[in-house]
Amino acid sequence: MAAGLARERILVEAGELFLAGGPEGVTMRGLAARMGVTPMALYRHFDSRDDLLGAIVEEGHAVFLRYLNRSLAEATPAARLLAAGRQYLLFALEHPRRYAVMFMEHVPQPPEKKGANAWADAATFRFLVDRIRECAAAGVLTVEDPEAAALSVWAHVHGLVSLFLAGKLPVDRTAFESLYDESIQRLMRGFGGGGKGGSR
Amino acid sequence: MAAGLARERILVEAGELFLAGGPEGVTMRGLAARMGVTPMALYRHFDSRDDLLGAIVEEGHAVFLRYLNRSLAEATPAARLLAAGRQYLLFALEHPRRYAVMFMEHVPQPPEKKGANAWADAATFRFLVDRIRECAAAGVLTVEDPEAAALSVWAHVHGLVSLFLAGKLPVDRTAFESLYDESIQRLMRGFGGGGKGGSR
DNA sequence: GTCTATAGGTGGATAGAC
DNA sequence: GTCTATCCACCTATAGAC
Repeated sequence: MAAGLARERILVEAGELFLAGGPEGVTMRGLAARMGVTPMALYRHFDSRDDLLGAIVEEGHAVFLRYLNRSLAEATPAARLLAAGRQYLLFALEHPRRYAVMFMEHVPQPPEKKGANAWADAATFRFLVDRIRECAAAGVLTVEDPEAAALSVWAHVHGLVSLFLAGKLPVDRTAFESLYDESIQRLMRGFGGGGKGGSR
Repeated sequence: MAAGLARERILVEAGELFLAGGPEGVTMRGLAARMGVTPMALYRHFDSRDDLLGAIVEEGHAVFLRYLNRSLAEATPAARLLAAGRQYLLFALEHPRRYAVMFMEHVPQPPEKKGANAWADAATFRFLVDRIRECAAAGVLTVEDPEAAALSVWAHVHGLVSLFLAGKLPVDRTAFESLYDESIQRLMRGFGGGGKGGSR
């Protein structure tokens, strides 16, 4: 907290390494060389490599939430929910590494963080629940349990995105995008939401 | 191919290491120590560590298909589709490591394998398409494009399973199982399949 | 088919001087 | 806040004898 400046600079450079090579791509040696310092200098700002990696992931959550928040600009509850889905996809496609560490990797729940991080950062899950509640209140969707519904939606969206990011779907990005929209509409139909969808 | 016996033994032991520690858990040194030989001995049977790991994954596909095939014992198309979903879950829960390497990790398509492995082992995807086609033919589901529908179903199921395996869902196994069933039924409703489901 | 010896590489991290 | 000097653990793989 004292010397915030240097720490930020390290985080920026480390973020670029992470972008290019994922967690494995971030090594104290490589990072130090890139910044023109010795590896040990980094330990003044981060206790360990895991500490550094943790900071990068935290940043990821913040970025993600920023994407989701954009959807609030829409006028109606239904439009906001749909927009949230698009923002979700956009984040995943523009930050695949971040997405992978945030949602596709097993992290054995470090007992330090007060358990608040369950539901993969409750804030993002809450966001989705709120969107669905909004739609239910407006009568656009028929939902008895918003949390259960949100989980279905999240899983669906995550399933599509993660399979695509893992290279399991032999389609290109644009093909995937339309496929993503269609699949979501099909799911919405299950909630009584007529898939009259939006423009893209 | 010549000395199949020793190769199998290695594969068994390596499989156990893999089970316990994932891909990272399989090291030539560790494996050799476990088997009471020197690391170099292993190179008689596998060209490299990647070769060994590849063999383990191949085995995984075979095991997975065996699970899916069990669902064919059911009497009706609808029951077979539902059973396939349960077998999918069962495989994932009983072989989480295998599931992870097969579906949750990015493999940069080695151009050697003739491209036949796209769609994450076409065989398993085909299986799902067939189940859905069957249901459509029987009038249980209303599906225009079986492949697109299969993709939706796969993504949904994979999304749930992978989030659970990654520890992102703060529920225990039994809670997850019922949640899994419910979520699938909700999706099926989108296909016109009344979620009158099955027993568990 | 298995061994010894060994080369060569990656990485994280501590101690203590400047 | 950064350095040098190390240490350590871990790993894959080659060469050539038995």
